[in-house]
Amino acid sequence: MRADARRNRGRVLEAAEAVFAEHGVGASTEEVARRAGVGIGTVFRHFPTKEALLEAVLVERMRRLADVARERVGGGEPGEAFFGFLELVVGQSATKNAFAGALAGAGVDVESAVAEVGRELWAAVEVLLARAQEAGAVRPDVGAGEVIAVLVGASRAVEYAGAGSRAAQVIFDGLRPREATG
Amino acid sequence: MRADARRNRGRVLEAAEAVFAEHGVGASTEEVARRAGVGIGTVFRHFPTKEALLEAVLVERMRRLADVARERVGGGEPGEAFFGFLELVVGQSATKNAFAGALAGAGVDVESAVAEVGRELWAAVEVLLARAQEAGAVRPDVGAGEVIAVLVGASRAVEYAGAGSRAAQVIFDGLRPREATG
DNA sequence: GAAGATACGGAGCGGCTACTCCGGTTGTCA
DNA sequence: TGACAACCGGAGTAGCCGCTCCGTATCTTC
Repeated sequence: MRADARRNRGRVLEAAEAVFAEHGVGASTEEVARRAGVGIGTVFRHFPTKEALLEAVLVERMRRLADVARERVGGGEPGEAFFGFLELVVGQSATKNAFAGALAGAGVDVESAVAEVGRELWAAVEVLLARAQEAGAVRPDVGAGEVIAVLVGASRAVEYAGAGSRAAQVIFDGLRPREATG
Repeated sequence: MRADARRNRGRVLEAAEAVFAEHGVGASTEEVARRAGVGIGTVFRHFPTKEALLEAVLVERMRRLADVARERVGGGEPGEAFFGFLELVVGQSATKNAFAGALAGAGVDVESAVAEVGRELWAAVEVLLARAQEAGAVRPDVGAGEVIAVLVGASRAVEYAGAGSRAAQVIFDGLRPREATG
């Protein structure tokens, strides 16, 4: 792969993330190309279809989230690491997290493309969760799947209510054991 | 307004709700017309633009939710009435509740059209909430705005995780006071 | 620095979709 | 039942968007 090709691929991905977050999934590929400073042909060479581009953006975001989760496993108090991760994901950009929902709403089948990185993210969350549960900071009757679903929901709630809302805090409180408080 | 006109308007609204829930907001107006059993011209006479149709569907759904909330104020134990309403909304059809999100994702400005019915729903939730809080079934430090945001988030979580998921239950637990359990 | 491979740009094509327009039909009222 | 207005149907239009194609430019290798 030539150097300029790799550079352009990155630029397109970055531009696509921004454009789709800003104007929705319906934004045209041409606008992505403009923002990236490349021609349309270049976009379609790297991502043979618009759907492939959307999937790539999603995969990229999930990979970054998985990285963040893994980083947080190492240090600090388990409960703080866990809830800190949740807050970070939601606070970073709720709009971006709603991306997968917009894809599904547009009739894009995402499952297959996201399967691998999805397992990565799942595993990372599972570790964070197990440690937090052992420390008694999270109720013991939830699994990684439920945590991720809660995360998706909290992102949507914040997107709806605005960044200043306490909705995410309330939602995360549902993950805490009954007697404890954060 | 002639009788057939009113009938067709209703059919179109019904068909639109079904089609958009099924195939996403990107579904064509022609398919809505087909499902409603009318011509495209009829659709566009009642709703001068596709955006107007989408808004009308959303308003209709919110009005029904407000009705359900008001019905529940009357009878039963306050906490049960409140959480029953939440579960009913989420259980009824998470996909439909994600509708507003899909609209926003498509770049549709919804606020103005929904303002009035939104206040209706807000007021109804406020009453349900206040009674539940007085009865000690809901933590006292949340308002109607946060409840609605939580509801939106829970709908999204269920849509993501599937109807069988316990995610909504976990999320709703965040609304409960610390010492109590449902 | 020359030659081959690789990548870029963007005009153009086909298809789809929101929306219009008007001849025909149906409901309504005296 | 007749006459008028309201309404319907759906072919047609304009415009947008995903995607292709190929001449040109850029990178790499020897």
